Amino acid sequence: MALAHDRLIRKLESTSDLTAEDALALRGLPLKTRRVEGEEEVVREGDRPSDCCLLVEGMLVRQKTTPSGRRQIMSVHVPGDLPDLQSLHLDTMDHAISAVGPGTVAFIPNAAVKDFLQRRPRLAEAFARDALIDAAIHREWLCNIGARSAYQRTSHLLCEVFLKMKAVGLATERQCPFPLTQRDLADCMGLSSVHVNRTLQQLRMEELIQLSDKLLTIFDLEALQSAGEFDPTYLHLRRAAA
Amino acid sequence: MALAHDRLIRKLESTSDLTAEDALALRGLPLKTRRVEGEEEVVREGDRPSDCCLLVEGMLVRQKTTPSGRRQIMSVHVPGDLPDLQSLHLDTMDHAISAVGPGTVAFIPNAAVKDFLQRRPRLAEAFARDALIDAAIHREWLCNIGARSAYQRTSHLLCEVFLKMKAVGLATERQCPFPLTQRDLADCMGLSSVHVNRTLQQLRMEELIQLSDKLLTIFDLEALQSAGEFDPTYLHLRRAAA
DNA sequence: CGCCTATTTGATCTGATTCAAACAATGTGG
DNA sequence: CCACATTGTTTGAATCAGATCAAATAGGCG
Repeated sequence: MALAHDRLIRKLESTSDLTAEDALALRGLPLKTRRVEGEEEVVREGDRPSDCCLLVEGMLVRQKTTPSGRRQIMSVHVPGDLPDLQSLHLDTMDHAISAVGPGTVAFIPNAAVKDFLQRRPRLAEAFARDALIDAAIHREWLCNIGARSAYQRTSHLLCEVFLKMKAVGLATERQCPFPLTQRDLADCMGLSSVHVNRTLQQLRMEELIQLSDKLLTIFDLEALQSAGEFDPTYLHLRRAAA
Repeated sequence: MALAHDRLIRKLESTSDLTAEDALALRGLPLKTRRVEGEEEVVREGDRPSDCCLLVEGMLVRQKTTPSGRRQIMSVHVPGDLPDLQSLHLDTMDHAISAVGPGTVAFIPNAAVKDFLQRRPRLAEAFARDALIDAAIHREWLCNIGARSAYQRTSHLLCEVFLKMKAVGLATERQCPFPLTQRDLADCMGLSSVHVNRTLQQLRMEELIQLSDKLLTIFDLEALQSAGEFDPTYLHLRRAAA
């Protein structure tokens, strides 16, 4: 599966400095791809996965459902991401990974990854960076949910997803695929979907964005960033993305 | 500084399986301790730290301040924690680390840690686990802020801090030091301090807790846990703590 | 067409914020 | 030892951002 390896390499290049040799080595990773649909749970809370999952096409989210039945989405993933790198070191999943719309995921046996990283310290470094960036994104989300208004949160989230897509080459200058529903957005931001709807209307009215048919268009990225207090530092992208 | 090494060992033992030899090796880590006071910023946002910081006594929080001036606390740290392990792999700090009340921190040169971990794969594993647990805690906080009521959030946070303190041997059966002010708690949970005050009053009235003079007493941990939908799995503690 | 899911709109309600002031505890300097 | 600044907690009242409930509309699709 050339595509899966391409995505992974492109992703790692967006956050780390890979040599041609590194890239070549990555292509040696054994993996099995699988089609996913709709809201499918790719990894379940409580699982003890033996494989590590790589997103190839579509989007994934990591989420938990509280005992009282509320869903919280903790991160949104784009192709090339390894959303459960943690399973390399922590045995039990403390959250689920679900598809958002149709897509493709690839699975790499944990043992293969561990073995691989042991022999390639440069790539081990890249993977470690990736795990830490993951935590940095979580922290920014904490800020977003805990310290910003609905309007700011929404703008911020849209900027993040757009820039992540752009960093892996899946966005044009102004648009990117956007399979998340308003309900999904609400669960990302700790808001109700009704309120998300109204907030999006405002952003549309102000001609900052357009969001329809699973396609996001950002008319004025700079304005959207300042509306959401968005500063891309926390993404730790190698080249300035904004 | 025997104490600093003791704390670190105790902390790592709470989440990983160390051998006597590992512990001995850890005592070889070179470090400089320093007294900290009040709200002192130990590491600043934007810094490029050359040392990695270990909390010895007191508490630390990681926090950001948004452009509009709101503070968000992203984690609370207890003695033995390494709150900026990320600086080993990411050069720029995307958040600050501040003291909460008086305490002691120790600094270990990044280079020394890196070198050390290279020669001790078992401990490298323990450190990696620690970094991933950090992210797991961030995710639980996202749930807490995004999907729970003020009453639940507060109960949950109190449970977490208490169990973390207990895991490193700094709590008795029912009590632990608790230097956070109501304002700090508010900034942890995305609430106003006025509302935190009222919520604490409720928890006191229900005789679940007592909180005064920087000392937290939990009268009924089980009840507090269920009030906060608290499930300690995400802390990934080696032995059941609850 | 009828079914299902997503978006939109309106009306109402409430948890939490904000503002303001009082109160308590602690420390500081004269 | 007292006046007084300082910081944290507590209380009350007014207000608001966002939730909830309910229903309408719109789009895919078998």
